[in-house]
Amino acid sequence: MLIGEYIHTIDEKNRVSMPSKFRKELGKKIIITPGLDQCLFIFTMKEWTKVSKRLSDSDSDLSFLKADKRSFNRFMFGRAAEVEIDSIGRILIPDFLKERIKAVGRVAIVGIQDRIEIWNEKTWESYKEVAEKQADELAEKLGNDTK
Amino acid sequence: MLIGEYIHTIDEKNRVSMPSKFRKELGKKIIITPGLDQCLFIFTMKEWTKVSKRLSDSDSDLSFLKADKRSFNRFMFGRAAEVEIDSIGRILIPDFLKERIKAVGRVAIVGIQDRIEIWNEKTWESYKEVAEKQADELAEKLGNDTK
DNA sequence: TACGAAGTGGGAAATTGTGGGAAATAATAA
DNA sequence: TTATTATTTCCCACAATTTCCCACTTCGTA
Repeated sequence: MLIGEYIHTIDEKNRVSMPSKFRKELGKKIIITPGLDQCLFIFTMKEWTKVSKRLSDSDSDLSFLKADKRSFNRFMFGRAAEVEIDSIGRILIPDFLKERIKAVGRVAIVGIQDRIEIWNEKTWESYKEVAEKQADELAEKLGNDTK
Repeated sequence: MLIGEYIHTIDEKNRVSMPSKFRKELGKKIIITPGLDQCLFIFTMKEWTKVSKRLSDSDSDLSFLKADKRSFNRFMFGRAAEVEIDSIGRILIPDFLKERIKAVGRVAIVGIQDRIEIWNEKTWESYKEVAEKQADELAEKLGNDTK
């Protein structure tokens, strides 16, 4: 399971090294997509298959005939990237995704069960501050939601 | 799988290079057709076979009136072109398709699972802005679905 | 202290995207 | 028809980026 928070560097070549604790579970290739709240999601290939299958509702070969499917798929697939993990555990963040979260210098890499999130460090810090305050209510709410 | 977004140039000879990540999957020939929503669709030959079979299938569950179906098929088939990929990965956009999406200068090349879309860069940007508004709900759904 | 693992940086080589010229083909005019 | 011009195809060249590899540094541990 992917858990924990790490602060790493994104260098001038857009490389970020994955925390060593994550590497085994990640495998050789991962999928990176825009996520919620100014971050990026990283999925293992296995997880991605699950998620995309569930969400894209593999209707038929002609899903492009439906307007809502088109816009959904454009968002889902058009803005994702398949990325290899290099020999020493680093990934390359595509430009269009890097810009999206304004990643410069340091980024937060956060394991959340089956996925990883990448944040601009500052954004992550302020997000945490807010979340911290709401943690109790949030936990309460989540507790209720699971039943 | 064809995923991700790339911004390339369409030159004075109407040439556009396919992102190298797509080349293997595309093979040597592709089909390019007018697409829906101000873009062009590119299919692999394999995918095109599937699509065209489904479109021409008289028993298909498409809820088209006959007249609608005829005109849609004219649109899809009548204006499709088989295009070769040259030795360094470029394709030639036929004039009538180029004009259709008003491609000048820079174009967006977007991988969407089994097809590629080509957009005028500006049009793509504004399309994305709109989609962005729905992004949070979408990501929310994504997050929840990953358990 | 020595060692190995992890994170970071950078140089060299290979690849990719782009532009442009020459050859081949098509179109037009004389 | 031939001569001339335009268009398309093919090939090469360049620059920028990406990829690959090696090395340094830091940190924890034996």
